[in-house]
Amino acid sequence: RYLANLLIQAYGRCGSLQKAKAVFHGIQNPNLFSYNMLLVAYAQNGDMQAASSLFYGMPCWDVVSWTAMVQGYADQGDLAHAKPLFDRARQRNIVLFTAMLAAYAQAGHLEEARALLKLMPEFNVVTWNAMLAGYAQAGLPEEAQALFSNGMAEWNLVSWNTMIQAYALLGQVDRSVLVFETMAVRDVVTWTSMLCAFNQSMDLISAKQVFDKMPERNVVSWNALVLAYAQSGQTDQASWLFHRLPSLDITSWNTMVAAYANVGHATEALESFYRMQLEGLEPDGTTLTHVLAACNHLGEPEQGRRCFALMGADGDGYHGLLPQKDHYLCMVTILARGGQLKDAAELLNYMPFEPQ
RNA sequence: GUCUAACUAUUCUAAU
Repeated sequence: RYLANLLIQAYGRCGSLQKAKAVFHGIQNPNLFSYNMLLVAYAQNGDMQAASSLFYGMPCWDVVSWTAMVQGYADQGDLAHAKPLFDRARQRNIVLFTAMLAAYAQAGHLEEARALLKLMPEFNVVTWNAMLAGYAQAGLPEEAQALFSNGMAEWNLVSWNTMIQAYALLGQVDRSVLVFETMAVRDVVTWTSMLCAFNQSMDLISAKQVFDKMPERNVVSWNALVLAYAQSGQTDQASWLFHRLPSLDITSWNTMVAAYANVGHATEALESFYRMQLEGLEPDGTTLTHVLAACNHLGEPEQGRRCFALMGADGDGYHGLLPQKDHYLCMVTILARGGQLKDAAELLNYMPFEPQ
């Protein structure tokens, strides 16, 4: 059972939910660890349907189970489910509190995050980092600065890396550089954050310099450099680099599809889209957003229809993708610009979102 | 019973 539990975790980490489930069902007497492992696997892969039905079928819950659920919903941006679950948990420890705090912070609900922080019986560096990241992503470097300098009692690499991002997001790259140079220890996230800080300010030269100096690179750093070329309009360079990446993930492909789409190279964008599937990668919602943008440039509504139809409206579509608001709106635009006004209007009516 | 949970980097995505 001990080994089986670990196997569930391993399958969960690489997204093989079917296999994780099979291992779980092969255990004669699953214990709470087994349940939690599978629950975490579902939650972290965004399958909250499965997570929820497992959760309610479990013999008992502990604080880990609650945390998994709260975090799973939070990752989907579903605070409406996360918060009530958090409220219902009897046992709350710092991890559960921090998960809820991070959920608020990531969603930009800083008031709620601050209020929760006040309720917390204890804090640690992860708690403060979660708050710090909230300020950073909301574009509030002053608040982040205040918390970083006066509000926390403990700092780690994550805190410092977050500050680089906080300044970068408001275009204060000089300050990011200052933070970077102050740091005694840096990891690959530090370096990549600095690269992206220069991307923010459209400084390709500095971005490339950072990349060349990095002591260690991973697929994220490579992707960031591809983006650097793409957003400075050097699509050919981006493509050249893309073909030399040591490893490609879905973001690499999405970045490249977007690179083509953004400069109106619709055919190349669609080609990349097909090639990524030939390579065995599953497109996600972001891929389809870029693909539809490319179709919009193409000015051929039929192509747009085909791509849009890949995402089944009833959830049974391609790779289980469901069209989101941006997909609908883009498709409406494609139809409208193609003169198919009736269908555009119909889609507007049909889509499960409020039109704006 | 040594196995499970929280924080930081890359996609910016319709019309304009």
